[in-house]
Amino acid sequence: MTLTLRQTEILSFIRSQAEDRGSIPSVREIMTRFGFRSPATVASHLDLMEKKGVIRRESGRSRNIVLNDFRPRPELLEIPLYGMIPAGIPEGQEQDSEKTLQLDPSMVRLPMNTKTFALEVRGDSMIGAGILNRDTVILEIAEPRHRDIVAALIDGAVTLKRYLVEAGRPFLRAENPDYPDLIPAHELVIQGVFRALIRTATP
Amino acid sequence: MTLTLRQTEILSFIRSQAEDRGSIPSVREIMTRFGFRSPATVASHLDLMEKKGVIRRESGRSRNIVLNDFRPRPELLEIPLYGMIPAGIPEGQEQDSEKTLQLDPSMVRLPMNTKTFALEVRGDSMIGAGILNRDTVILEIAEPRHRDIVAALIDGAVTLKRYLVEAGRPFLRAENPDYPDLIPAHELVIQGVFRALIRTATP
DNA sequence: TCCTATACCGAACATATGTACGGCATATGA
DNA sequence: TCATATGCCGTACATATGTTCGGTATAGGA
Repeated sequence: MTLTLRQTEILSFIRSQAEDRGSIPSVREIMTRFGFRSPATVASHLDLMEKKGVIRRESGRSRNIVLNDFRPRPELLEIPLYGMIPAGIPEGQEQDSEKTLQLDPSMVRLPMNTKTFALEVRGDSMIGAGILNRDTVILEIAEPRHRDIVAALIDGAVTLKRYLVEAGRPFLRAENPDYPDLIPAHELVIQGVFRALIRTATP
Repeated sequence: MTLTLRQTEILSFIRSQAEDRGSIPSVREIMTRFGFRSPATVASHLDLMEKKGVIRRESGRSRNIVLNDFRPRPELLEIPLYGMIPAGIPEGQEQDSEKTLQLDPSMVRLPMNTKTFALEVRGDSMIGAGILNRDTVILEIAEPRHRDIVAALIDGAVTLKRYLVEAGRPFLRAENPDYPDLIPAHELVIQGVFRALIRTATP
């Protein structure tokens, strides 16, 4: 039950129209696309494709071809990607940041409704936690808990640190012995809590 | 030029049909969906929505509504995700692996046509390169170059190591001082070359 | 009060569309 | 040689569909 060449061509035409225009072509549109001079030619192909189970047709409608393997557009998380912003992360503004990451929420195990943003890491203060220079980290705007990795605003710059609580007092610690190990935190501004990381090999 | 409540409802109905069924509803389908008893009701709404610029209509076709802000479905890389397979990675088989990662190729900076697969990392032999236990690595089936990180088949198990060439001889090295530092490589089977990494915080 | 916009109805019409029928040509396997 | 499948054409027809032309009703602003 494999498709012939023509049937494959027609199927991919239908699929492309559906996917990047959101509309199913009519029989005659398929006809002119392939240079046929009769709608019956298309109809016979569609008959066979329906027999082979790749499409279905709902009678009584126009443009009634249904792709059996049509996968609904995946819900993509759109995560704004900021560089390294000393001024802090804009909270709820509609400011369209330069880039956005689009990724499958199931991959980073984040629910759709969480408020997230992404930063590109500068520096090596967290190499002990496996976070390297130029990594992209995805942060959720949330309340940090003990031992979470957080993006914190310190002296007007955002840095990644581990958030620790001892004796009821929160403080930050780098994960790199070369760095000033502790950072006192009077005015501790937590921008976000580390949730995921993406690294690409630089060729 | 903001939409009224009804217009917003109609727009989102059209959008949902287009996105997760791949077909634009007809005027009369919109009519019955909202309980109207005349197609003219829908037509007048569509007229206003067209004036406000959210839709367009291509005359001379059925189901001719075009969403002006329709974004074509992003091309997603589908990367098969294997666990830790001692037997090695099946090459070109159509074996549908249990899970697949779906992600934006621009994010991992991979072209669409590259042969890739993903592995979940076990062990800590590469913590020196910032690759931790339970990370997901994306590997390309390609020829390794000096200092690439590769997935190699050693003694029937797949491990990540750095690929080094000295004096024309390739060998592998872990990035963890606790591990046997060098691994001789007579029969060196390289499964893939490290291209990207995804980590999710485990709560 | 008048004017305008929104929201709906009913009927009618031209055309876009799916489908059926009959026919022709070519390739392939029995 | 016959049967079968694929690929295509022309015509015709019922109906699905977009659109237009009158209407009615309600709410808000000038």
